[in-house]
Formats: sequence, structure tokens, C-alpha cells
Amino acid sequence: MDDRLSRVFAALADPTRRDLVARLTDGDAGVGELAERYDMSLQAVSKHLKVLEGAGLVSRSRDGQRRPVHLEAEVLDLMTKWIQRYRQRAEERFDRLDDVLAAMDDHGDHEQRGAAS
Amino acid sequence: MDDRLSRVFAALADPTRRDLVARLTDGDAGVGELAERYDMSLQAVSKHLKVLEGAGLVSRSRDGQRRPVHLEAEVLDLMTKWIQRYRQRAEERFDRLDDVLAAMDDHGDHEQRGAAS
DNA sequence: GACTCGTTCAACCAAATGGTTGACAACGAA
DNA sequence: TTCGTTGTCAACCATTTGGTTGAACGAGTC
Repeated sequence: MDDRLSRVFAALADPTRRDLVARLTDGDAGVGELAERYDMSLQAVSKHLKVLEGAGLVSRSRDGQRRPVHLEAEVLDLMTKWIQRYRQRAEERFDRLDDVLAAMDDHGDHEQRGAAS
Repeated sequence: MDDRLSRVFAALADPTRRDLVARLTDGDAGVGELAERYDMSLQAVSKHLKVLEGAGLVSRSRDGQRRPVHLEAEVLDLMTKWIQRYRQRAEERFDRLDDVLAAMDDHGDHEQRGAAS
């Protein structure tokens, strides 16, 4: 789990962190402000934010003694790209299946694995 | 980590499992066949497949002594939906920012947090 | 300087994760 | 029925994860 994509997926595998992302679409917020919504310690929320930050989903600046958390939404596109790539490949294969089956009937070659690859 | 979405994200947080998904877009395959590509035991791959199955990303049927693994690509749409929902919300807020800033200049109210929420 | 607020760091803990090896189950073939 | 092939189950281990508490830090305020 060291590449970028793995970190992004792992970050969003936690419901609390997904909720944080959802909340941050409403605008930047401080850690304490965010922590109010959850039944866990401030430190735990801070840890979650560090994971999101490590994945590049979130950035933090300094504003006095506050550390406002900002959503970097473009990173989400990275995931969408990966997902859609294989989603589409699977779809295409599914669409081709009818043709393949028809071709198999034509010359009587019913080797399944050949059809799938 | 018990809800569906969490399981799907967590499943794809591992590079091996993402590669398995990628491979399966080429068509169904047996466990041993899949395991050849990785520098790990057959049992380890079997475990990975169980995780993918738990997330609903993969299903297995019985064909003689083989257990062909099949990709259930529609589940990927579940993720895309979640991602795009918040991706879009973030985008919209970003688009509105100019208007908000203009309004703030109008009546001289420069409270940042108000602008962001 | 002393105090408070918002946040982070450090140590600790239980549970989950990702891998290993060894045994065994299910099926087809000899 | 015995054998090889294909895959799962069980026990074990090291590391990571998600949470806790307590101490400390940085920046304004008194």
C-alpha cells in the first residue's frame, strides 16, 4: 500500500473519512469543528485527516492557530479514471460476447477460454 | 468497515486485488491460473479473491473441479456514483466562489468562514 | 510572563490485514 | 480405488489500523 491510487482507495474505505470528505465539500473547516460531528476523540479525527492528507485528498494551511482543512477534489478523478477504465473494458467484452458465441457456433469450436480472452 | 461501499473501496485499496480485477476484464479464470502472475502462494491469492467476493466485485461458480472467477463490473458503478457526487458538489462550490466573493465586497462583510459554508 | 485555545505528538492497545505453511476436501482420470 | 489436480480451511505470525489517554506545542490574549 504505497502507491498513490492505493492510498486514495484506502483513505475512502473508512466511513468516517468518507463523511469528512462529504462535509468538506461544503467548505474548509478546522479540526475541532469537524470533530464535533463524531463520537470519537479529537485526536482520532486528526489521525483520519492525516490519512486523507497522505492520500492527497486534503490539504492544510495555517490561519492563526487554526489549521483549516481543504478538500482537493481533483484527486477523486484519479479513482474515477481507474474505475471507468476497467468498467468499460468489462462492458466491451460483454457486448462482444454475442458475436463470439455466434462465431463459435459457425465453425463448431466451443473452447470457452478462447472465447473469453 | 461493514457497509458495502467500505468493502468495495477497501478491496480495491490493494494493488494485487486491483490487478486481479484488471485481469478479469479479459474474461473468467481459475484461481491457479490467476495465481501464476503473482509472487505469492496460491492460498494468498485465494484470500484476495475472497475479499473481492465479499465486496461483491467477483462471483464464483462451479465447473467440474474448477471454480471460475467472474468479475461483477456493475459494482464499480457504486463507487463512481459516490465519487462523482462529491466531486461535483466540490466543483459547484468552486464555481460559486466568484459570486460569493462579489457579494461580500458589496456589503463589506468579509467573514471567510461564512463564505465557505 | 502566564493562560487558553486549537492542534499535534507519543505511547499504548485490540482488532484487522496480508502473508506463510500444512492438512484436507472435491472432483476427473487411470 | 487410487491418484493428480484444483482449491479451501486452519493455525500461525508480523505489520497496520483505528481508537484511547496524556503531554506538549504554537499563536493569540490577559
